[in-house]
Amino acid sequence: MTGSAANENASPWLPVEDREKARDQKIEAVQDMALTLFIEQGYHHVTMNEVAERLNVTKPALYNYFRSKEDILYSCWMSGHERLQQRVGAELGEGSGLARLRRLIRIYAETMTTTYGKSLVLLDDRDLDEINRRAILERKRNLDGLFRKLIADGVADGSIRPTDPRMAAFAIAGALNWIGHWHRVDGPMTPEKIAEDFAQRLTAGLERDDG
Amino acid sequence: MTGSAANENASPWLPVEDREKARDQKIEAVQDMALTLFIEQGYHHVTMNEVAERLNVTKPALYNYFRSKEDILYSCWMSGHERLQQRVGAELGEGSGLARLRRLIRIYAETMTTTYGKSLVLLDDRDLDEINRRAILERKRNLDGLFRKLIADGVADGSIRPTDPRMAAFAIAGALNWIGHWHRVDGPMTPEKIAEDFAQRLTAGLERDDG
DNA sequence: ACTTTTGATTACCCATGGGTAATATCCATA
DNA sequence: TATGGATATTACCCATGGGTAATCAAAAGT
Repeated sequence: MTGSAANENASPWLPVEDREKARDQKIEAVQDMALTLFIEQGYHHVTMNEVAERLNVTKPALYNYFRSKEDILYSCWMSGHERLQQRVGAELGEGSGLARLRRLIRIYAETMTTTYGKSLVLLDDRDLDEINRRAILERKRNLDGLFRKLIADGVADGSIRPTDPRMAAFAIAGALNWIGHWHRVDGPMTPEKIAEDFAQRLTAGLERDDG
Repeated sequence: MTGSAANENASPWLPVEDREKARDQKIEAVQDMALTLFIEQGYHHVTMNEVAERLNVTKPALYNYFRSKEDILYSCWMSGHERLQQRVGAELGEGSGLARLRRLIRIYAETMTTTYGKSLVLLDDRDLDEINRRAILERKRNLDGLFRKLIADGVADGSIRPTDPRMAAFAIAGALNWIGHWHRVDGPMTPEKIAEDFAQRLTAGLERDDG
């Protein structure tokens, strides 16, 4: 362990990178702890003092890593979005509109069972200033656009029966986002089970009757 | 700035001469105005001063009608729930599980397009003290239970294909609750259109293939 | 008319909590 | 062992905003 740089040329001059790495780890620790508390109690009920305490430091120490509480909130949301985008980019793949939509639903549902996934739904962009808020709203729009596009593609390629992509996207995204509200880690179903169930359930009414 | 100064919340205090309104109307006016602002800006960004100002009164006047800000929040949620329950009790009617489920979806969807309906989703019960919070959580559980029961009834009477009532209820309630997030009064669809669309859409995958 | 009640106003209190200043500590480098 | 950069601590500031006390004005009862 800690063998990050257990290198052959035992040079005692490794610390510069290690320090940066340590700093990044601390940034992440602050973010993780803050997010966990935000999800549990709601942003406005979490104090910077509490975040610090839970990390065994004092409040001003946090300001070495984030400029403000709001800055943490923004980072949390963005990290959640990045993780989702990462998987979408890697796993959406090719195929019919319906096939890709099902894959998106699986990815989205699984993500919603993680703390960072929940941040996409449970954090309120109205707690951010205009600049950051706009950045998030744009990403939300893009996400909505992806749902609509896959549905429209499916209608076009015949894998999905004719339907209003806007309403279909609202219905699907709503069901998925709601996972962030009801999911508990000690619940009866694994994230994969939930994802599989929803991928079928949310597209069951969209398939063409004729095969 | 959150736009539309056009607010249908009329203030009983506007004309200083005819301050002859009933107490109940004033209570309702306070509640309506507070709720409108809560929905627009989020509970924590609304000050008692702002609520009062918008009603052409000063802050302490509000405390003639509500004991606290939290008390207003609680009343808002409860009023929303009462209106929903009212319609459910009156309009759910008889019939197969599927038929009753569709009626519930229509009622719920329409309600979600009103300010009081939105309060059920957009207000956070964690902003309440334990007593009030528990009262709300119980009502939320009952509502969830109603969805599950209608689905289970439908499976039992054969109008709905075998499915997990818990997951089906989560998916449907999620899609419905999400309306509160995306619906805008100046949107392209009337509440009735939305309700009809969702009643079909959210049950399209639940019908029996045969039949 | 006179007193009581209701409801509004002005002026204020004060707990909370985000954020900062000054300072101390640690540690690799020279 | 001295220097300097990074990071932590103690002690503090202060804007915000929910809520109250004292007071006043207009209905309403008698």
